[in-house]
Amino acid sequence: MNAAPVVTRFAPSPTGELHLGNVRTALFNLLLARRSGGRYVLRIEDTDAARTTEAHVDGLVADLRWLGLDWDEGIGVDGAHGPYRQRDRGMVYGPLLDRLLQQDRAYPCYCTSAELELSRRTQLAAGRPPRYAGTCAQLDASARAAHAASGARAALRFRIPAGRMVQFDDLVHGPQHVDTALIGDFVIRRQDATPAFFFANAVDDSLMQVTHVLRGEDHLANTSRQLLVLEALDMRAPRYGHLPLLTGADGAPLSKRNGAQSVRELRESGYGALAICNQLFRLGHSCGDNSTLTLAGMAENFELKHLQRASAHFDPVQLRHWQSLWVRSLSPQQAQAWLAPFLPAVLAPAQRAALVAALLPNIVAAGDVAEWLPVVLGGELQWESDARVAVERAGADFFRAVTGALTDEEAQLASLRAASGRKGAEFFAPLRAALTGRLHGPELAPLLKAMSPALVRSRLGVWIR
RNA sequence: GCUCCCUUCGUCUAGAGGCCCAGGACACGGCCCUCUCAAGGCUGGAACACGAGUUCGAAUCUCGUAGGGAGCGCCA
Repeated sequence: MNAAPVVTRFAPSPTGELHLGNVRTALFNLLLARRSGGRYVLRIEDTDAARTTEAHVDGLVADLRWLGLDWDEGIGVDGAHGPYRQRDRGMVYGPLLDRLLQQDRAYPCYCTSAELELSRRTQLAAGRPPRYAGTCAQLDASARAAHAASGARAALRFRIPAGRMVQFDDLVHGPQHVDTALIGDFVIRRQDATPAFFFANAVDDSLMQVTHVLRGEDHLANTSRQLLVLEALDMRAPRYGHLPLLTGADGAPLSKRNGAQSVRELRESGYGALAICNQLFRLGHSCGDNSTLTLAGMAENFELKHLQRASAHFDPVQLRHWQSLWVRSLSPQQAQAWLAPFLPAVLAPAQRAALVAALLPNIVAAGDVAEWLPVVLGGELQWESDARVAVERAGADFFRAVTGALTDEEAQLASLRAASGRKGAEFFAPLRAALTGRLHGPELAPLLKAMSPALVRSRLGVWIR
């Protein structure tokens, strides 16, 4: 598009199922790129071998694809900056790590986790920030050799320059500055030789030419570390923007405990991808348009200046609203495809179409069809007491009359009404009650079309005597 | 403990000194429509955390207080 295209990325860690907070981050990065005709990259941060599983990688990719959040470059999509899984990028990290070591911007650390833990606890108890004490910071060559000779494997720590002020302009929060005196030397390569987050994440963004990073606010306080690493390597840093966290209704970070569902769960309970995206688009980002937007529409409306700085509560009720709008926007064909997994497999096409047509106006979540299936298809009715009263009040004569108007063809509401000699609620209420066991529900005419003539006859017939 | 971030209706948000005795959306109530429910239309109640200060004027600027959150990991 222009000389400096926007490149964004989503860099999840495959240690669990994709949840809404992640999806929003992915969505915003995608939209930021799309808005300006830039590129959006998907990188998998799987350096934590213990928690990473291939199932999670597959799930992540499947969820993102289902949501329609397709990437221009990344896992499964060839690009010029791969590989896109960090576990495959060892050859990229090695030389950079060596350089930092040679330039003394990093040093080997032989401290054990027990020692580090003790140090942390001591500092905390003394009311001090728990930072690396610098035990190995000044080891000379012979001391290092001695450690190495004893078989100890070193982690590599980044040496924080003293007395510096790291400054950056956050895309969301504005100018930030951090005194390096407040930062402890941190690990950039673990003892097992795998790269650590602050290093790999920063370096990959730079290498992949990422220009804008939108990520969770939990990274704000640590951004200075990544900036320092890139500076030491003389690499270009992206611009960072920190999105407010998504919380549950209780204000605590979104989790299973406060009702957060994974994308997989949402999908399986019949939520539409676009409904989810529309809801997320308005969480931490404002949009004057209250209609359901496509991803392209969202991209047009996405503005960094419309990003909120305060955390947002995820409200399932609002998701339901977007879901409702989405459902009402479905064509009959789309509605049938959407509902298919929730309907009995053996259903004649015509009956399926009639069923969907009848129920759709009253459905929000796809699972809502479940309660109507026995009603329409001929299962046991769950009688509401009011409905029973309405049926009894109508009397056997009413049902004898309407049953007389039934044919073996599809039941015609108009002829039943004519036969009953009644109109309005006097006619509909007992009919609805006898057919469905309740007084509320989808419009009766399409409902009747969806039910088999035999079922209608038997439901009405029982009330004649 | 230290550092950083945040604070407008119940919720999501508009608002970048006068257009705001604060607008929209969801939710909730009422009315209309209607065989009921849903949808739709109209309508109602509902908020600038608190306290100082700057200013002719503050939701908007400054400081403080309170509350919430995050970070300080060989997790990401």
